[in-house]
Amino acid sequence: MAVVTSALVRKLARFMSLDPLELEALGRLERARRTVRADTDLVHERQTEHTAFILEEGWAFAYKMLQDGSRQVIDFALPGDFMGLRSVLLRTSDHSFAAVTDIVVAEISTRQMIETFQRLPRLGVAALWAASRDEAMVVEHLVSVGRRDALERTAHLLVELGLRLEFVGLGTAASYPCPINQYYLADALGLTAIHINRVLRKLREQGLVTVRDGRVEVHDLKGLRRLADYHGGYLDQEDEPEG
Amino acid sequence: MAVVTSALVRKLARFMSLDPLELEALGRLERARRTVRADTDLVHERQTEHTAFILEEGWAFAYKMLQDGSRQVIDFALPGDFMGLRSVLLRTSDHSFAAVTDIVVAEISTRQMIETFQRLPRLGVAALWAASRDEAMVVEHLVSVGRRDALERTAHLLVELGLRLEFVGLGTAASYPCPINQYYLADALGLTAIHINRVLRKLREQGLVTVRDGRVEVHDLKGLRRLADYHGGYLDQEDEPEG
DNA sequence: CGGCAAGTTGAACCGCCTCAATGACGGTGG
DNA sequence: CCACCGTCATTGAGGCGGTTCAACTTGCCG
Repeated sequence: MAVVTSALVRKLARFMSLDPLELEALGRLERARRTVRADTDLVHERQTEHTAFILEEGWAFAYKMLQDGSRQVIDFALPGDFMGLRSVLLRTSDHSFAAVTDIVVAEISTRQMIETFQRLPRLGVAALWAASRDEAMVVEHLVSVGRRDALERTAHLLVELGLRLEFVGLGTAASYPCPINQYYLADALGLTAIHINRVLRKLREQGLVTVRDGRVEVHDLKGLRRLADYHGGYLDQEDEPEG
Repeated sequence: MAVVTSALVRKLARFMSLDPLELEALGRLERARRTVRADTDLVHERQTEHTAFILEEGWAFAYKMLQDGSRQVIDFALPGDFMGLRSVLLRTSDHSFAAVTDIVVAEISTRQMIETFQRLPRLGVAALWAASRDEAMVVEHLVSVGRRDALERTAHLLVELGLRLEFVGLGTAASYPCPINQYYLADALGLTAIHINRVLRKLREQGLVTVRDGRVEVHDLKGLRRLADYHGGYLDQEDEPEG
C-alpha cells in the first residue's frame, strides 16, 4: 500500500506521533470521499442531520447569511481540517458550509466517529485538539473584527492562512496559493469588497504583501506580522522567531 | 444532605437527564470552591498551566487585550458555565478570564476532568455539548460584530443574555439582573462606551428595552428579537413561540 | 465578438469615533 | 455635614474610516 499521507495526518502528526493502528483508522475515516463543486453548499444552516467532514482537497468556508442578504464568513477550511465537528452535538447546525473551489471531502457519520474515538482515545484527543485550535481561530477572528482596523485585520488573516498552509505542507508563510477573492475577504473581515481592494493596494504599496491571481506573496513577513499584531500561539505550533 | 442544585446541574438537566451517580460526580467537580474579587484575573493570556473552572456565582468574562490597550470581550460567563475548557488542550491559553462581579468558581484540574468523563461518558458528552454551545455563541458574536450595526448587535446581546439566564433560572428573557456596564458592552460589541450610551438611549426611546441600575428590562421582546434578527437555535433549547 | 465575474478607481455620504464637558451617585475623610 | 473623590452615565461637536453608488477595466470563456 502506497504511503500517501493526507493533510489531516500531516496536521495531527505535528501534534502527536501516530502509530500504525491510528494511521489505519484515520485512513478509514478518510475513505468515503466525495467531490463538491465550487460555490455549492455542503451543509445548510438549520439542517438537522449531522455529519462531519474532513476536507481533503481544496478550500471551503463556514458562513452565515443575514436577513438583509449580507454574509459573514466564520472561517476558512483548508485541507486537513474538520468541518462541522462543532455542530455534531447541537441539535441544529448554526451555520452553513460551502466550497470555495472544487473540493474533495470525506464524510464521516457521528456513529463512525464515536466508534473510532472510543476504540482509539488518542485520536479523540487529537480531534479535540484540532477543534479547540479551530475555536481559537474563531476567537482571534472575533478580536480582529471587533478591535482591529481594516489594514490590521486583513494582514492578520493573510499571516494566519500562510502559517496554516505551511502547517499542512501546502505553501509557506511567505508564499502560498489562495483562491479567496476580494468578496470572500470582505465577508470574512466585516468589510466591503471595495474597501478590501483599497486595503490590498495599501499593503502592496507598503511593500508588505501582494495578493494576485490566486496567490499571496508576502514580501515582508516581519512587517506584516508587526502590523497585524500577530501572535500565533493559538495555532499551537512552533512559533517563528520574532513572534 | 440538602438538595442544592447548582446552575451547572440545572443547565445540563435541560440537555439530558442526570442519574444519581452523575449528580454526585458533578457535585464533586464543583466542590473545590474559591472566591475571586470583581475585576481580577482568573487566568491570564499565555499562561501555560491549564485548569478549567465552573462558574458558580456571579458574572465573569473572557477577553483579549491588544497592543494599543483596547480590549475585546470574547464572551460573558454566567453561573453554570465552564470557563477555560476550550484551552485545556492548547499549549497556551489564548485569552484571559476575569471576574465582572465578585464570583465563586469551582476549579477543576485536567486530570480530574478526564477521570470523571472517562468514568461517566455521558457527562463527557454533556460537557462537549456545553462547549459547542459556547462556541456557537462565539460564532454568533462574530456575526454580530462583523455584519450587524450597533443597534442590532446590542439588541442581540441583550436577548441572548436573557435567554441564557432564564435557562439557569436566574431571570427571565424579559427581565434580568445584569452587572455589565457600558464599558463592558462596548468592548464586547466592538464599539465605544459613548456610542453604546447613545444606542441604549435609542433602544429605550423605541420602547424596546431599558438597561439601568444593573438590570435589563425588556419591554418588547418580540420587537427586540426582530431588530436583532435573533434565532436562538444555537442555544439548543426549545425556542420561544414566534422565533 | 459579446458577456460575465472580478478587480479598480472616484466622489459623496454616514455610522461610529474622538475629544471635551458635565451630571449623578456613593464612599471617604476632615 | 460637607468637600472631595472616583466611577459610570450622558451629551455635544467635529472628524475619520469605511460604505454606497457609479463607472470603467481586465481577463476569461463561449
